[in-house]
Amino acid sequence: MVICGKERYNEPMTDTRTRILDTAQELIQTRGFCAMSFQHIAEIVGIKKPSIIHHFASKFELGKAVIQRYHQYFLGAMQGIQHDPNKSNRDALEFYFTPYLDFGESGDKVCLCGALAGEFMALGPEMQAEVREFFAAHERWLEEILTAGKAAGEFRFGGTSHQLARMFLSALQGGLLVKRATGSTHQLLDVIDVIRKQVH
Amino acid sequence: MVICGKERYNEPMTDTRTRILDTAQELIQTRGFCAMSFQHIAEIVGIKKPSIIHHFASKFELGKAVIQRYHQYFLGAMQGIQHDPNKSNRDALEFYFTPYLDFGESGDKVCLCGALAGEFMALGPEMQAEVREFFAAHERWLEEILTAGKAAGEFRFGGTSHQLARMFLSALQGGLLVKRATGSTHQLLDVIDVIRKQVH
DNA sequence: GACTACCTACCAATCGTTAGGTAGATTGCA
DNA sequence: TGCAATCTACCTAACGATTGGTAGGTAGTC
Repeated sequence: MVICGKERYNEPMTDTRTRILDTAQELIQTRGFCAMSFQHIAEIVGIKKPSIIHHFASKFELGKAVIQRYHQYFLGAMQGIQHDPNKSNRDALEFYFTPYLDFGESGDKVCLCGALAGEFMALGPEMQAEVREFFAAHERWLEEILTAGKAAGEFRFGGTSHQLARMFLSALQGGLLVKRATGSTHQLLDVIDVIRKQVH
Repeated sequence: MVICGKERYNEPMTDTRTRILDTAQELIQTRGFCAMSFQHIAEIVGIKKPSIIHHFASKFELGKAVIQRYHQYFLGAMQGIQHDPNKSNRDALEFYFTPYLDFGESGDKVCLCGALAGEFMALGPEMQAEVREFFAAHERWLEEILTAGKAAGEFRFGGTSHQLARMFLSALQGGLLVKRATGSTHQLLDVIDVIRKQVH
């Protein structure tokens, strides 16, 4: 299952709106929101710059739409495995690592909202609210998995699920950022390794 | 001891070059490098925009100088406490938390290099090298503290110092970013709490 | 005839940067 | 010591490029 957009990127039949969203997301994840321009998107998608406005009223609106879609894909997939009776909480935690690993392997991407958090004050109130909501929902999901896993005897850890969820989320977000900056592939793998040990 | 610049910000006698560096650093930490403009810096410092070029040949040069100063302040302070015979490795680790806590308390700052990591691909090769070097030196310091602390019986933990150093660095960088995005003060405090528990 | 999905041709604003000038302090030398 | 030359730290004015965004037109589809 593909989690975070861009799956049909090279198919010319994909509708323009989706290709704009895909390209914008990729540019934000690699270069950041402020460094992403309509001109750059238009060149990649193969349309003219003002045509983007036909699909998204403003750059902030486009940014909002990118986050909303990302939120829906990401959390949708996580909730899917959470409520799958054939999957354990440990399965869910392992599945949770995969998008981070995908970003890390795909070269130079970080989590969309991790990139946006770095330029948070320049985003405008609506995009800020979307980023905030993503992290909150994200953290809630992780906490539920940890709580359920502990109750089921799958996980063993001290402290609260809430604290540990915050730690894991922070560590993975930071791990991706540091990994890209240092170019060290193991940065993220080491973080995940420590997380695994921390719940058993 | 002040670690990260800006200490004499409101004194009019501070030389212009330092005030430009202070303002640029603050703007990068709050809004990001791409969203920071010469115009904005000039207005805050109280000079005209082209005068900045007299002190820094380009925006990338200014960015490089900001990172270099930050690196020197940060790592200098950390190495100071590392080699202080009156301070334990646990003291050093606690001291290491203070700049993160300061950023978190000062409202909406994140670590300079954490912000820059989010827009890494838009920074140009020289700034990228500075960010990379900062994280590498940073991680090395943490690893040394953990190794020395374990050898001295101050810390107890499984796995390698290297892995744990990577985890702590990532978690604190990510913690600051998520904290700003969610507005939750406890985000960073919880991360630090888990780190404390993890070495004892 | 209305709607969708584009286009061309602009717009004002802002970007980093350059050119060239000036006031004042510092320096080199007779 | 006196004076010219140089240097420092700014300034005003403007540069070309790029930014997000607007206006208005067109070809094709429902």
